[in-house]
Amino acid sequence: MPTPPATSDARPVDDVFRALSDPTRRHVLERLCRSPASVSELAEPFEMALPSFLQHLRILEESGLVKSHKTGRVRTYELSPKRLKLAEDWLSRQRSLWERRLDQLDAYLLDMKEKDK
Amino acid sequence: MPTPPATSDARPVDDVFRALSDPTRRHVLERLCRSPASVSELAEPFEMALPSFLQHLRILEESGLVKSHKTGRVRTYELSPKRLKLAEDWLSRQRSLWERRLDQLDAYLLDMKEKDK
DNA sequence: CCAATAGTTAGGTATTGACCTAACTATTTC
DNA sequence: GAAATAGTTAGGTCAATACCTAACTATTGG
Repeated sequence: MPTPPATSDARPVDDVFRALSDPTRRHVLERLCRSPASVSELAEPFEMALPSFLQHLRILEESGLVKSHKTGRVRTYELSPKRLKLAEDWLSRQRSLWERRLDQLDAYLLDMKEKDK
Repeated sequence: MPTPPATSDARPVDDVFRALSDPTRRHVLERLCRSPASVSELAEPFEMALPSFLQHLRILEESGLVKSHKTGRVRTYELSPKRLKLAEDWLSRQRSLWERRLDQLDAYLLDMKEKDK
């Protein structure tokens, strides 16, 4: 019986990558690098209707990439660092494995060439 | 007129993050770090029906993260490095910005505390 | 040459994603 | 306290995803 590859806890990683897969959401994150901001400040550059935009904010918050708190009638969003690290770690781990793999390939191809002589 | 934030060429980045947002696809990538592999080798650990699995391979290939070639009746997949770099670059750029931002925040909070005395 | 193997295509279903409009609630501000 | 402001909720559309089964097309090994 083939073990369905022990998906450890893929859910958070899934969520982060999904959150990052949309340009609107990436723009929001880029904006939040400058400073925290309210919903309407964040929404202002986009042509989208507010409720649609809110959905994006919700996805970002559920992914753990940002957090928000409301004071009075204003809700303020800011970056939350822990989760980005998850994605970054996965990626950089992969990258180094990939590079090793590709180096092996290079070596192999070189070896082949060598033997052709 | 609010400029809809110059989405430069977000499409490839979108595609890479979307490709990465599924655990099955990430597992395939992890597997391909070891060596290139055929469709059925890749599919073997998953309980999924083949056609469903093929769909994942298609998405991976469209994202540019892998490439494939067919010899005889066997199609072999292998990693393709350029595109992963896209995602990694975006992430690490963000991370350093986030960290700078969070440092500023720290400084600000410290400053506040200072003034409280 | 025919049976097994490797992958592909066609087509169907159920869920989720990305958007919208309309109508609402909670907080200021005058 | 009435009007403006900031955000929220409800509900609807359309396309894309993630799965499935069934039937098909190479290729290859005996």
